[in-house]
Amino acid sequence: MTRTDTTGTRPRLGRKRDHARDPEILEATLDILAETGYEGMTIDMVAARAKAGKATVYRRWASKPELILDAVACMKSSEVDFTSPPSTGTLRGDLVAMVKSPTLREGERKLKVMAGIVSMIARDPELAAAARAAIVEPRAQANLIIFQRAIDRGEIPGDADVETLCTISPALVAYRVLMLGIPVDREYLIATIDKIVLPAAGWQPPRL
Amino acid sequence: MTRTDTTGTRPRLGRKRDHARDPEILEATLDILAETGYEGMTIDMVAARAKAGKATVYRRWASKPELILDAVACMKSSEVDFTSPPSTGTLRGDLVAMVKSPTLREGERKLKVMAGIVSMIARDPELAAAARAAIVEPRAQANLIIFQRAIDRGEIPGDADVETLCTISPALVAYRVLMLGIPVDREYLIATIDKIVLPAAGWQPPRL
DNA sequence: TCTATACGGTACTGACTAGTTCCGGATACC
DNA sequence: GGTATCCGGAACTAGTCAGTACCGTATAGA
Repeated sequence: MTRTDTTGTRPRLGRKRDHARDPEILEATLDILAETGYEGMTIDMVAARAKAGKATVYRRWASKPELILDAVACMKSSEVDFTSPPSTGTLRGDLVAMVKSPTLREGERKLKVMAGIVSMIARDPELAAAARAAIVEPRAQANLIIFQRAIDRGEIPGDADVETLCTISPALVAYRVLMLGIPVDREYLIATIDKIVLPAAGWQPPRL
Repeated sequence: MTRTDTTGTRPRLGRKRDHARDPEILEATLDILAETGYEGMTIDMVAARAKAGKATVYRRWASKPELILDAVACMKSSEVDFTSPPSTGTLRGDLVAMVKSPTLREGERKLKVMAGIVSMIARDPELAAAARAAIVEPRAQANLIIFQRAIDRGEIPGDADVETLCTISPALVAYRVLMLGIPVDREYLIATIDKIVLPAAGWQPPRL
């Protein structure tokens, strides 16, 4: 990524860089980012949170923007895997199965990070791309697969606007958390699925 | 508001303060806020944009946070009036009538201001309240009235989740602009009304 | 063992900014 | 006309922070 590249140079002498510190520093960066936002975050805060020296941070990333870019990009590979969303046999079952506690927690953190960098997104295309790839796209992709399966099963019309359907849930969650300041819980998400997403998709329970 | 209060003191001598400058400074503040965000904004930028001296700004507002709070709060009274939304006789007609160019432009600016202060909202309850009162609530109220009329007319079921229905459009717009970086146009909004909002509301055209 | 580099930590530099003060000129009340 | 306050503008103060340099210590290869 943007991380300072040392590979390819001559085999260096002296103590080896402890790459186990990399993810710790990146995680600390995301924590501080979520708490204080882009401008509010200082490298000293990150170093202190990661119990590292400031020089240790600058040995790996050349500047604050590069550290943040890398931290945001690394959110992409998270503990929750969105590439193979649950398959329960029904659209409603799949959507409800997406509402799990770890997914919720991770989503909330990603949203807070997003809130911290939103104002930069309009001015830094590279950061914008990283944020979308890490935060927005995984969920959208998972929803896309779920809706495509529903179309293949004949649960919803083939001409449904899947693109927009995929964004309803993430958009409502983001709006609720960032604009209204209300945390989302399982109950709200399931109510959203039943009252908004499924009706908008033109869904009928497969068996009466 | 938080503006430095000079009323109630003795009738002061000397040149009067030119209160025509107040809205100009507040507008400049909102412009800079939308362009650079909360932390990126400096009082010098605001003064330069308003063609005012920095002292002129500090004579009216005691600090940067108070200036921003006041500027955000003053967005509430905008040129577009949401208190009496259009009444066309049908739910779809009312919703479509809300999609007007001035409304769109104002909404986009408000969203950019919101993007500039989102990261502060979690840490400054007063600013959060002002932002919600100025940006979120007017639109929500207008939608609420429109949906209530639709219920009264029998266009949509009386037990519809109006609260959530009201937030669909604003949430999708915010998501599209802030997260995806795609500007909204009339076409997208009307497609959203027809494909998402009305189906979710359980709406049927009043006459076949 | 020697050397080069890593580590956590501290101190420093240069740039920037919130907020204050003062200037010369304008304006409104006495 | 005198005086107190306004105006735009510029200079100044104090504090913060990105980025650099250096400390003593730790560790890996020669």
